[in-house]
Amino acid sequence: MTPDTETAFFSALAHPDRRRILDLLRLSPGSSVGEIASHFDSSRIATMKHLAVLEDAGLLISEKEGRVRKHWFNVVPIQRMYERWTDEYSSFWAGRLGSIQERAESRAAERREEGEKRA
Amino acid sequence: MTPDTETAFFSALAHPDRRRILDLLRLSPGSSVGEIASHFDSSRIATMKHLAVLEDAGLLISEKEGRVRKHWFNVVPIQRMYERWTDEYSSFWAGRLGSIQERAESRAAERREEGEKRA
DNA sequence: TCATCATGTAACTCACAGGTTACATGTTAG
DNA sequence: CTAACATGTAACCTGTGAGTTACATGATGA
Repeated sequence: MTPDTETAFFSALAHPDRRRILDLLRLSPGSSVGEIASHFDSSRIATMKHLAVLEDAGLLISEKEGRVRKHWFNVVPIQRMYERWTDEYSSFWAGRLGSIQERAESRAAERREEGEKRA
Repeated sequence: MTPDTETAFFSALAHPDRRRILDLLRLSPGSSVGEIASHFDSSRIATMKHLAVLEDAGLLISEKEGRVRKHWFNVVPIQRMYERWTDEYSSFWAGRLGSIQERAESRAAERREEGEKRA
């Protein structure tokens, strides 16, 4: 997971139209450029650029069939990013996901943070 | 979770220096502006702008004590974003780790090579 | 007190993201 | 065969993200 990979990932998701494209592909896998572009006010070329950004970040996969290019959402980068952030920041996550044992640890962590704040 | 909130969140994490600032705050809670800025080659003002972006996105909390402003990492936005994405995309999370990933890289790689040729 | 220190603000430059229009290329239906 | 169609590329414009230098403000230690 290089810094460039992470930057591409977050930059791609930083634009609302690009997040919406992923939503559209989740609901309608295999959509064409034209179908996706029809959901936006901006031009088809703008949509194509968004698709390129998403594909560079690995967030979607495309394949050309005849004169039509079809697109699919790819969950792998999100999964990887989830694992990276939950791993490195696990000390902040403990107890925030449901289990009783972890929640006890969480309160202790919060107290520690408060203590550090006052110090 | 408004679109603006999500955009601020991902935009904030889209810069490697800002992600590094969060790492620094995780390891050294309560760091000052100067302490954080000392880890980067760019100017202190650049760091201050990064801190402002992170604070606007809710990713850090700061408090001024005397002439020093102290900073803490805030996990809440990451937690919320995790819940939003894993919930809405959960149906894609199972059994997709094999064949898709390699294909995802190819077109993006082609575009990168084209760009390098032109450069 | 006052010189130094830490932070904050202002004003500017530069690169590039994100949009546009115009045109090119390849595919398919009639 | 060719006209309509779907996508791709080129060239350009504009706003803003991200950096800089210069200066201002408020706190603190000697």
